[in-house]
Amino acid sequence: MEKLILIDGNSIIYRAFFAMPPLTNSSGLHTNAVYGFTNMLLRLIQEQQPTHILVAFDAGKETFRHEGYQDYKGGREKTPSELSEQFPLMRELLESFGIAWFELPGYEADDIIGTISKQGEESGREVLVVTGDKDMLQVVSDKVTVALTRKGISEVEPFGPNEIEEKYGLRPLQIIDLKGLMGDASDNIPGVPGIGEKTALKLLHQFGSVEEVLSHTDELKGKMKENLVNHAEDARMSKRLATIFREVPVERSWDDMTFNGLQEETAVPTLRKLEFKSLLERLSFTGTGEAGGSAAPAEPAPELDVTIVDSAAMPALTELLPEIGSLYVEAAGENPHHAELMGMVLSTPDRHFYISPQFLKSGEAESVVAWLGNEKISKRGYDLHRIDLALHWEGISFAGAYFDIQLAAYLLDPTENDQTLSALTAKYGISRLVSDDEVYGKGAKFKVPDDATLSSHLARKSDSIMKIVPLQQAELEKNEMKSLFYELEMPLSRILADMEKQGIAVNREDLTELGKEFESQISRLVLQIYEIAGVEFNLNSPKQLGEILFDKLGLPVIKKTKTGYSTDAEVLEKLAPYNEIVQYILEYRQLAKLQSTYVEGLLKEIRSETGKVHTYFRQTVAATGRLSSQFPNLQNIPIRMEEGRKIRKVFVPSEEGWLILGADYSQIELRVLAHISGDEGLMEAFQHDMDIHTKTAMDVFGVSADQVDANMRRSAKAVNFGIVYGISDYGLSQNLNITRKEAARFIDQYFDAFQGVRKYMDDIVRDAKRDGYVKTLLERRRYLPEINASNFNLRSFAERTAMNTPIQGTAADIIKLAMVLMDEALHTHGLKSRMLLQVHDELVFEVPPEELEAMTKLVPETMEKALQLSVPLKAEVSSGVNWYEAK
DNA sequence: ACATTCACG
DNA sequence: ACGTACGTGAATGTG
Repeated sequence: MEKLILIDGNSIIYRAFFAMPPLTNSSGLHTNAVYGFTNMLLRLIQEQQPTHILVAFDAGKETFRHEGYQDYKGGREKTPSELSEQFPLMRELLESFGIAWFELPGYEADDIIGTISKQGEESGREVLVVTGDKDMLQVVSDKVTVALTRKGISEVEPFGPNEIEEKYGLRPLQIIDLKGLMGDASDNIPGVPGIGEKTALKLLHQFGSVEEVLSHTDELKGKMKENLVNHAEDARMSKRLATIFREVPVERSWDDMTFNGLQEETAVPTLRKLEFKSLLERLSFTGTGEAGGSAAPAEPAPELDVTIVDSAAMPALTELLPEIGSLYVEAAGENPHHAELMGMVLSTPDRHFYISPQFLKSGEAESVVAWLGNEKISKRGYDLHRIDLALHWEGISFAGAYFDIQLAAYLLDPTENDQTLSALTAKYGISRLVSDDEVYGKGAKFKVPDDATLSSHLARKSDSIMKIVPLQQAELEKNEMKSLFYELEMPLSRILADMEKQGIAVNREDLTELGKEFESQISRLVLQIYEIAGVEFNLNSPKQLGEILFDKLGLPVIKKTKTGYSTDAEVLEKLAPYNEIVQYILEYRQLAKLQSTYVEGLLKEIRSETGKVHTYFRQTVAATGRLSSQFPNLQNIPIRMEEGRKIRKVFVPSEEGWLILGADYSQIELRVLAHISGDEGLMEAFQHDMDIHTKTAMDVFGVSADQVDANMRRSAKAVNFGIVYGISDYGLSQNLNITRKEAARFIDQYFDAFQGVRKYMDDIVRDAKRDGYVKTLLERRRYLPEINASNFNLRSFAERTAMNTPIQGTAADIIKLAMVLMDEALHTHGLKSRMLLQVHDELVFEVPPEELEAMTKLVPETMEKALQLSVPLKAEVSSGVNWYEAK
């Protein structure tokens, strides 16, 4: 028996919105109405087992009803933006569920439903209409049932002809007459004054219809009679307005509405994106494609064929090595340079081979070791960069990285912070993994499970990788990111691993010596501070420091934090004139930072075997496409202040007589901006290699080059920074310590001078609002779900991000390209020089003296030709015996 | 686990 | 009126 469910989308989503508490996902997107709707939808599907479903929506503001009555639905509150932003989500979710939806300009959802329910009825099918609107009761018949929401939307009450008779004593069509008499405030249908539900029902029981009532007014008396006579036309019009139009030209065939059960592959990622975790759990897809609403646990995924490799199994594995489709290597620990190898699985589509670390290193697995190190063999895996490093320190080389699903996931959505394999299996609707915590235990309880448990867990992971690869390939293709992935990011991951393995030498003695100097200055400052304060306290505690400064010494409070007084450098600078203690605290802070982070922190990271620090460049964290650096972070070594800059002296070449060479892009972000905005003035400035801040000052202040003083240049520089960051008057005013008005004037003048930039900023924000994401020149994407938020802060933040990301991200693209080219150039020229570090717009090398001349030419040349822009790229190079001298 | 502060581009 | 400049990681204190 076929059964159709027709849902009034607008009615339900409105009710859901007001019935549910506010609910947002982690990125601030409102989801409460969609959640309520989905909840109800799943319940309906489960209880009703429909064969067909259609959700109807209102389209546009004007309907045919307005032609006769302009005030129809007048006086309604505007739909809150927290709700309107959920309509696109709702449609996306329906599509991912495999549920049809329909809207038609000029008609309301009511009319669409009226039409389709009539068609269903005429062809002898059973129809259930779900809505919150009582008007709909007029379509009830033997075949058509209307379910009205009750108490919000958590329950529905079905109405057939009998239920309507019971509740109102009316036939379904008389519901229209009821509305004609009593009206409907929410739709601005007037009805007849003084007649409410009770009176209307009494009249209809007596006369049967609006027309009959009106022609028997002589049998009535008093105020009611007067109103009916005076408002007869209102009654007739109200009846017309309340009549559902059942002849809408719906171009939807019965088959279009077929519902074949939830489409797991598409539904799961959408639910995931909306962060409907409870619904995902409730569904716990069993692979049957049905919404099994019960809390039944997911069926265990089918057992995999796992072989625990020993000497006896080696021949079989060696035989199958050419058919390996994926590998997974488990290495415990945050720092991949110190990760403990736990096990490895190599998989073909139907067999999985678990290799223990002991066996891998035993010498019996030499074919596997050779396979791992063979760069001609393509490997598909998860976080291959990390695997490369972990294996490296076990003396095993890894090459041939072809497809890293973590890296692909990063390109597909760089802001997703859950990049675990579990999250990816969930996103792609692949059978769920047992959680690592369950297998290994958490924190202190961490232990290695038995071989059987471990091997099947890792096999499941490797198997998931094999299934995810083709799905991501399709997505990369769709997003035009294949070249970004295969030609830039994948090659770069190998280059980064090489740089990290190489490491950079640190002179431990000099660093220790520097630490002693800092130490003596620190202890001197601490004594002075305690003396002035009159007590000893923990200087490192902002809370205690705040009590001393503001409570004890009574200094003025400049700024507060969530938890109390702010004592950051900006505040302290302002307090300095009040009390000399403040200056000492500033100096203490500076030195303490250098000591703890850069002296002690760096010393801890020196590997005793190599005398080097081996950072780990993370390629999948920064939302803009930049790299980040960890263990230690070598991208934030001090340079701005001389005391800190000295730290750079301890970074030295690893071989006698070699040199450190650094090359950095000059104004890369503003050059990128000149290119993507096409601003004439900016482009010309770079074509003539002008001092960009001076040029900006000239244009903003309308003066000639020799009239630009230091202060004007400083302001112009701040404006340029602001432009790159996605300017706001407030931000600029903070930076320049001027009023918001003055800052706004600067910005205005800037945009008048650089109108191409103004247009870029307007366009990029508009595009972001339309597309939901922004792109870099190399098609790197960043989604901005908050770009249409009604919350000013969230929206503004997203708008600034829309302006900044293409700039910062394209600059990141460019230096990554340069790294790939540089790596290639070093090989083809047979140079011994080594690339060691990347610091966003700078590359650091160590070079043997005989290559210094060649490298001084090659490096900037390579960086400058990395990408052809409409303005030249410029890289500046310098070298010295340590990083400090390479300035 | 979270907040504050500060180092870099 | 709204109240933040964009992107990171490390050290430290506190709940």
